[in-house]
Amino acid sequence: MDPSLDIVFAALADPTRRRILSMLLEDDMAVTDVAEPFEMSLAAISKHLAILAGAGLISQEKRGRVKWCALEPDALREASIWMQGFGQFEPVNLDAFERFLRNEGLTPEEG
Amino acid sequence: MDPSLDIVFAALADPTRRRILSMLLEDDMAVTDVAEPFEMSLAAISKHLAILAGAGLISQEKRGRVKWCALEPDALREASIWMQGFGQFEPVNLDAFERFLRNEGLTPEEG
DNA sequence: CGCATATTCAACTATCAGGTTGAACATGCC
DNA sequence: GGCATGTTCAACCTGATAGTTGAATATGCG
Repeated sequence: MDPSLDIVFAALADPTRRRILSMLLEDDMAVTDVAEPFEMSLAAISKHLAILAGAGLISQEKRGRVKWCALEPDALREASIWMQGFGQFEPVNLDAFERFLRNEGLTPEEG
Repeated sequence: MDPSLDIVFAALADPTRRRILSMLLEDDMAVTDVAEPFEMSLAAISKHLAILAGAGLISQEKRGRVKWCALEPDALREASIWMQGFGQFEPVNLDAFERFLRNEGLTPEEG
């Protein structure tokens, strides 16, 4: 078994980390800003970010004092392909998804 | 029947369990037969199967002495769709996205 | 320089996950 | 009934995970 799938799925198994990914889906963020909405220490968030980076799910780039975190969605591809291998379900219902985007007021153009 | 993504991803994070799922993709199997190719105890495999069942990824039905295990791809489908939300779309509120998936997952046939 | 900000390190604790073994339970067969 | 088969239970060990706190390391700025 591909050990990288272990790491990616384990990274995705934590709700804090999935919430961080959802935040980064909207925009790149500094570590301190990622931590702000969570009720846990900055060090804990720093560890979560390291785990996400270790799984390749985010990248981290230090500019000055600030470490910027950015989503790396390609890392999900291998895991997604593994799941598609089960092939017994249909792909995303894109019509429903676009309706969802419109209802949420979160179309891609709005950033 | 709506196990959280935490549980599904955690179940997928273990290589033994992913290998079991691959085996079940071929055919339904009894617990003893699932355990046969692994170099670990039957009790350990039994625990792995319980975790997979708890995640909704397999079903288990006892017929006589034998407990048959069958793949249940719907839980995989939900997680797969969650992941596709990263690669193919730009900014999305994933908290809302998860609510969307929950509704979609319950009514997959509706356009 | 001296101080504030941004992030990580180190040490520690508590809980969880994955494995073992031997006993127990449930069922099928002669 | 008695025994073999199929599966789980219970207790236990070990290592990993997620969190804490306080100190340490960089960097930016007046």
